[in-house]
Amino acid sequence: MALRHAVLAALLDGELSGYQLAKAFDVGVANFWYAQPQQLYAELTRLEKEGLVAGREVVQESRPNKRLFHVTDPGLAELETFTAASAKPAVVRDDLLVKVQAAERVDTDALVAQLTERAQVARAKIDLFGTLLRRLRGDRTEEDFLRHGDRIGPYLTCLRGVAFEQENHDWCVRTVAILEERRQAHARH
Amino acid sequence: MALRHAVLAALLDGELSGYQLAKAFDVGVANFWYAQPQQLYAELTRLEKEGLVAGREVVQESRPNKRLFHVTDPGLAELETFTAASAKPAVVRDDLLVKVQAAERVDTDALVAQLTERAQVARAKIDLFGTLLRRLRGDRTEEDFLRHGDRIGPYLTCLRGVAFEQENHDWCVRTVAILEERRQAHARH
DNA sequence: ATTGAGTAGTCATTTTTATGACTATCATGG
DNA sequence: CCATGATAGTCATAAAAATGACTACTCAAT
Repeated sequence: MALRHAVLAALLDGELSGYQLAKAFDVGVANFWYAQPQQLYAELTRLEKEGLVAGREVVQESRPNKRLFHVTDPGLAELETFTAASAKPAVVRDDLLVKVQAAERVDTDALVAQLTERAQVARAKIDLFGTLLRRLRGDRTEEDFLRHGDRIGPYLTCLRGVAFEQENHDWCVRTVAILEERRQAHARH
Repeated sequence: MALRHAVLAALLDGELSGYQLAKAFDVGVANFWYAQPQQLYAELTRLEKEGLVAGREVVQESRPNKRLFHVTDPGLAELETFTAASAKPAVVRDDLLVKVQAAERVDTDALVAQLTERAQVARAKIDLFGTLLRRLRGDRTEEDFLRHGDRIGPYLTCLRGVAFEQENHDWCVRTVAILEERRQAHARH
């Protein structure tokens, strides 16, 4: 039951509708939590029922009405309790790594293709997070922002996102190089 | 349904009992997949029923008998199919990052404590993986092993584990430093 | 005039994962 | 002699997450 805390944390930076929240989970939040829109809508409903978030209807011209949610005081208290509890180690689950574990017992072409694709995705994410970081810190330097800015949480998680994707990218590229080299060495026999 | 593939990939390096598999999922495999022993036993049962793995009873003196499992040809084919299918992006889910996202709206002490603990865990894992890597490559250099070794899959995933934990560690340490500095700056007012 | 994309959201069901509670045996330390 | 921890598992159930199939409205392009 930690999706709820991810939602609460995401809502700290301003009111969001379920739809906007889903967008957020597609970009920045995806750094540390992944969820489908349906899950988010369901979770928002539960959170509202428990009084941890509150929503207000916003009537819109020219597009469907929406409900904007914000975290309530009990919601903040819940986040506080959650933070105080010890974090269970992060679960890592990556199909691609499973495939690499089986490297050379399975088709190398498919593996190389997927590693290449993953490297590209990582690169795209690095760019995306870079843009996000610039937007978050405005015209300040990173150092200045981290010292005196007021909402550094999202910036910090985004920094980790960049580092993670950079590492991911480099590893994919290196792994492809190794597999290709071995393939060529093998072909010479 | 990818736990099954993680199990198959883990069994490529030799016969394992459910118990040994659980141990493997606690160390090396934990790099890219996490599962409870109970899940593994259940999955092995299913895999055996479908003929993707086969087990043989090993009668032991002085301790309970065990069943050693190995991947069958249909199992290898299944892994092949799995590898050919495009990998869905890895799901990331980390409680600690959720907490950092909420940084400064929640108790900083608790956050710093958990980041510090996480950094220590990361350091321990780096050491563990280092040992594992040395064991895998034997007396060869890394370069030599990656070029000519025969089972490089586990080595490659382990390399990523090291890089990941290193990045994790560094980020935790930096984040702690930033939070501490801000706290001191705040205290001076 | 219709199709496709974007906004905004709901419902029901299945699949996967996680948890708690168990059964055994053997070896070791105190 | 008893407790603890390692080995080697099983069963049932609860919780979480993923999936598929929907409803509506608007705008822009074909």
